[in-house]
Amino acid sequence: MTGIAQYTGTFLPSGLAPAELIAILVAVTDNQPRVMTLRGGEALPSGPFESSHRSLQSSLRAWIEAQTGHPVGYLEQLYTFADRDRDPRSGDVETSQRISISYLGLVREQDAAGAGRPSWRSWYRYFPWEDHRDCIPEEVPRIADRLTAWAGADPLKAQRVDYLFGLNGKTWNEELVLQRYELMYEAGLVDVPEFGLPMAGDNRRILATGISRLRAKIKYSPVVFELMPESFTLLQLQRTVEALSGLHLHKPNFRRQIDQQELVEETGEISSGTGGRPARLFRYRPAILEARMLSGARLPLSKS
Amino acid sequence: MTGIAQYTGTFLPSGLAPAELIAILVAVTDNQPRVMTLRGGEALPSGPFESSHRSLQSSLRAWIEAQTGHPVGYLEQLYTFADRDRDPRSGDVETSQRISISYLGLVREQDAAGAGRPSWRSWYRYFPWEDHRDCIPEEVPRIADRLTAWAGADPLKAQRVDYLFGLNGKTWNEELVLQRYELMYEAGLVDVPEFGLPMAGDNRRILATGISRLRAKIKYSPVVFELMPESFTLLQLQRTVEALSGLHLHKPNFRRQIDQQELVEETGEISSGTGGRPARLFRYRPAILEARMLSGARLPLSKS
DNA sequence: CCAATTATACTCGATTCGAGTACATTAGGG
DNA sequence: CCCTAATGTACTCGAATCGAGTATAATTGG
Repeated sequence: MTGIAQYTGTFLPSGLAPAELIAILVAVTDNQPRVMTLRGGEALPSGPFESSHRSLQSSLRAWIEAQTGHPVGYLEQLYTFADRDRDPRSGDVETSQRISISYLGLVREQDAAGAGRPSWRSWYRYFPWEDHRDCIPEEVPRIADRLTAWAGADPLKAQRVDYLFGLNGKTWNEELVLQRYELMYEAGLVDVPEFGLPMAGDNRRILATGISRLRAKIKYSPVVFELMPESFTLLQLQRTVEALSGLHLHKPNFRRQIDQQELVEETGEISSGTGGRPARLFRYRPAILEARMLSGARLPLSKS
Repeated sequence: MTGIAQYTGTFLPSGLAPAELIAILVAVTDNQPRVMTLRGGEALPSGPFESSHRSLQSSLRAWIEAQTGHPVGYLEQLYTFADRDRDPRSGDVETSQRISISYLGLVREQDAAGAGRPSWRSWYRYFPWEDHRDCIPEEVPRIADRLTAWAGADPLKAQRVDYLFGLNGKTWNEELVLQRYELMYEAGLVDVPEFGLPMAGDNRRILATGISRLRAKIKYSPVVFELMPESFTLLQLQRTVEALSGLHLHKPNFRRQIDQQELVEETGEISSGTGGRPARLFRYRPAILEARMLSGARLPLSKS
């Protein structure tokens, strides 16, 4: 090692790039994890980066709240892309590199989610193989077959297919949304119509990144409560976590974990039963937020 | 919610920003976690983002390898900053927003780390309160005192101090490097000379981000091996993990966890003992990489 | 009154994990 | 040669966690 890196105090013209923000806005309604989309469900909301704000975070927060009318409870930076060939379908002659900074935002359940709100779509329409709440979706074996054929005699590829899709004794890992999508991309399966809706450019890949991150996050951080109404029953909370993780949870274990972590407290009220015994209502304990945000809030999962 | 966000197909001039890459390059030598610095240890290596490469990742990788002469085993994007007032000390008249994309890179132990390599510095020189391997550093109680005074009668602040610095029965959490630094920043303690070396601009904060991320990562991912030589003893491996986490590890438990995860295999050779019984040499099992990268590789920690 | 549905409490066993103890093997000094 | 220091290696134990199953309580609707 002879050369020592020099700090370049000035910036070359090549250091100038158009910057764009992309938001993955998530809400859960009717036990479905929904994401805000534009252009007929083919694009994630995005816009140019305005330098009038103090930081990226506040810039995006203001923009989202202006557009949706809802406050964003939780906002987290995901990833910054700058690939030249990001949007192969785009008709733009412009081929210069664009910097795209993606964010994950959580907003509370939309009140009165009527039929006239087509912009929020269940993310399982884009990734139908990811919903394992009731059963293993029919897409999984069909994708697995085509992936196995694609892997051929390559043992490493075959092992990767097994691991990512829970084949041959491997267990399904719900966090690997992005890795599964990328494997399918390599095998040329992402544009097969029966394997989920398309999106413009790499928006579907960015969405997969967001789902992966959120599924990982809810296991050690109480971000779920950013998606819940003020008061809720424990089953509602469980259904929300199930919607996000795409897994079925063991009810007694879920309750045990929730109350031994002291994340919630009773409101004293009781839900108007939709059938069956009425449930107690709980609210999130904001006092404990700081501490729990820093430590971990594990969630109990279970198979099928 | 009346307004629906519009996708802006074009980019305003405000969407143009200078882009810069910042690298946190980490190596472990002499049981010290070291970071590559420039300008007398006051800056992290950085440079303008060149659009001649295919992606950010490959752009930065090429740049690092050209500068250091060492291949980068592991490279991960950390965070993208775009705050206007990033470098308050800078004499630049230029106040326009700059986008800084930070990366964490791991390089193998430098061979023959003589005295003539001043650019690699132990990160504990910047964060002396973070090294809990032998004992709790003397800085911790002194910082704690000043933070408690700063918190005053505010119970939330006091609780935060306790939690972050392991006071009043709370246990030290080694991952919260960034949160501790930010708390000290709020309390105006980061520029106290006895509390660590300074860095230009927010470089020290970025370094804290990288340490936090790496300390979290080694718990569930086998990235440590990117810092190890080809063959190593189990104690060497343990010392490296200890250097990074700043914690003392329980030897029997460490070995148990390592071999029951089947991350390593014996080379058959035996180390030339530096004293004491000679140890068997191991190498990382690259075949298992894919699988372990995806699942988790927990590490056993211990207190005091 | 009964069935269906939901809520809530409890038990059991496997696994993990922190912590401690014991023993083995080498180098080096008296 | 023996003793000590330093390192390597193998066990054990108990607490905590966690997946899974079972049982019981309360309510609605026929």
